[in-house]
Amino acid sequence: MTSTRMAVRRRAHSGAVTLKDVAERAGVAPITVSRALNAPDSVSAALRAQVEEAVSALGYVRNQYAGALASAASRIIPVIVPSLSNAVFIEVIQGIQQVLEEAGYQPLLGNTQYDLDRESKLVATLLGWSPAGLIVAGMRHAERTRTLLRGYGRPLVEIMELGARPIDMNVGLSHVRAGETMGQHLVERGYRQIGFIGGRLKQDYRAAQRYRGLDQALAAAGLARRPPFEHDQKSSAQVGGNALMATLEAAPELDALFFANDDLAVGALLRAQREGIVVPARVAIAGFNGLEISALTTPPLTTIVSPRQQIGEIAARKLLGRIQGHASGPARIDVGFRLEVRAST
Amino acid sequence: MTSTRMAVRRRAHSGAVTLKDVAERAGVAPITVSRALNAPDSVSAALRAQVEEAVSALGYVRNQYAGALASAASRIIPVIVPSLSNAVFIEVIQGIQQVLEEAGYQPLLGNTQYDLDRESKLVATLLGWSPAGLIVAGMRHAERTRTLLRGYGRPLVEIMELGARPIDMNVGLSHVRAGETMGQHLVERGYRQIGFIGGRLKQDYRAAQRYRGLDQALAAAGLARRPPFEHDQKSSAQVGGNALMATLEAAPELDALFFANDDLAVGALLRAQREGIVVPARVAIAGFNGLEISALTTPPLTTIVSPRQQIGEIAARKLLGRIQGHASGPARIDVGFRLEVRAST
DNA sequence: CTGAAAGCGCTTACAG
DNA sequence: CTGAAAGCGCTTACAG
Repeated sequence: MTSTRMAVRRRAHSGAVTLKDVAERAGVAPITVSRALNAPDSVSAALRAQVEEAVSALGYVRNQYAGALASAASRIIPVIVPSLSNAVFIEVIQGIQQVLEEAGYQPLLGNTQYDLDRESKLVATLLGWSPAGLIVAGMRHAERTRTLLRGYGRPLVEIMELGARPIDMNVGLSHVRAGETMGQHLVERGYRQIGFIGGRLKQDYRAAQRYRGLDQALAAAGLARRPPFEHDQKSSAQVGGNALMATLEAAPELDALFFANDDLAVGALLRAQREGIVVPARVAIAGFNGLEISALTTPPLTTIVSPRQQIGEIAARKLLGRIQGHASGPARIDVGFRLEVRAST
Repeated sequence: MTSTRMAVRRRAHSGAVTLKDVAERAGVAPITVSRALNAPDSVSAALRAQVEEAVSALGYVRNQYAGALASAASRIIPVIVPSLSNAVFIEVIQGIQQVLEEAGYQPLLGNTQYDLDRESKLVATLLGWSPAGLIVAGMRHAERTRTLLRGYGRPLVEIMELGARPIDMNVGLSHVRAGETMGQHLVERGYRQIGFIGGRLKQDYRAAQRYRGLDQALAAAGLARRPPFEHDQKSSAQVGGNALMATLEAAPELDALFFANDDLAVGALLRAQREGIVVPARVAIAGFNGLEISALTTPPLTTIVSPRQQIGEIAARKLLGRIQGHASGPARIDVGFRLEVRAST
């Protein structure tokens, strides 16, 4: 007794409504549905209407994987940042998101946690999404990351800082010059014992660049140079307040403090107030970023304003420009910064 | 004269290294490479080594689209929030990201900008990624969104607030009770003319719920009830300061103000200080969220601490639990809140 | 303007 | 443990 068996091959099949279902209902070929959806003008009004009816009747949702696989093009743009707990990157991401979304692209967030090995793995994974382009914070990468990105060959923007050798495009500002500018300001104001406070400067190397700029300014003015007063915690107002107290105890001769960022500096300012330390009479305090709250403290904080959201917007626009094939200006854009002198110095 | 033409069909082809390339180099079938990568134990050590060599020699990166299409399973988890300019959602996202990433899932960020129509479109688009599950902030949705989500049938967590009828799972806290708790606190402290300040309460309906809770507490205490003092701007410290001044001018009889969130309340506190308005002697100030900085102002701010990052973590864990098929406790989790009484009231 | 065929790069379901 | 075949749901490249 032989039994005839039909080879019934079953596949995962999501059970979702497909193009084919829509096509059947509309009485057209699947490709026509595809056209009606992707290039409505290339289809007659009558068919377009039938397709639209079928799409909404069936609740059709395009399968992004099938589309991207078939066309070898995706609207994914990975955005790789070192941290999400820093307001700065959030604002950059906001700028990016706004621009990308309008153009129908999806940002895919990657968080390296200031770890270049993690970055490398992230990049490898994210390239599997055949992204139309990428945005990466920072210009320091593992060699392997660099190789991957170069080999990938699609548009890439490195953001936040400026570098001599971008892999492709570059949008940011010079943190060394920002630090130098603040240093010159403090010197001009007459401060003579100037210190820098920051955390994890090996990882947050842009903060280290600001320190370097400050140091150059101090050297140029013939003033005492000091290593940074470094702590080992994530920046926060609380940490800034503690750092202020610790530093003034360790080096009471200081008459001005440049904090690595406004989170720290605002915290220092609030702490000074609680402790009765008069700013700037006892010690001047300065920050970096230009967070909104820095203008509202008593005294308001002298800081350097960086155009964070704008960095995101410009980077996204440059990327889209290249993706869509039209030239988009120079490969390297210095967005600059602005020294905001307020009463804390 | 007839010419024979080979039908040379060309396709987009990304030019990237594929499984097939790896298989050829390793001298095995593509499916073996797939196995060596996805289930290493199912392949002999020798072949595994050959495959690994080929993968790294060629720099192979898995094509996520092909994989997801073939297996009808993706490791994408859309996370839909109403805003990115609010620190609260950032912290929630951080919690989610941490948990998802460890498990090898990718969050895909959607921003509704407090617009339920946008939300609906976003959900439709994001479902095209065949997500393994979804996380959505809020329990108010357009009917169409609800239909899409119900129809999709995969695990879903609605977060931030608690509702009687979650579509699937629910992780959050009761904003009405939070408002009520603050109201009772202010009443107990002896304040008698208590106002609520917030913006865009139609959209930010969770803030409106806190107002409602406050109003209930005032009613229960037999105190004067007032409509909220509403402005039309995004919450920020600057806006909070302005709202303080405007409200005290409009209603000088007020002796306590409950702000919709800490961004506003901290701004009000800083502004009061600059203007010489003594808190809480002239007017008490309270907030909601428990942002770090609220503890550092002078006076420090009385507020309600919500476990933001925890909401994200719990939501992500519950989702993964369901995705991976093991039960994961109750469908509804009240993460609670904590009244933090400080010197501003 | 419309369609039949082939293919994108994987994984599933069988088979041995 | 390993592999040949089929299929996931789209779009490209032709053809008419």
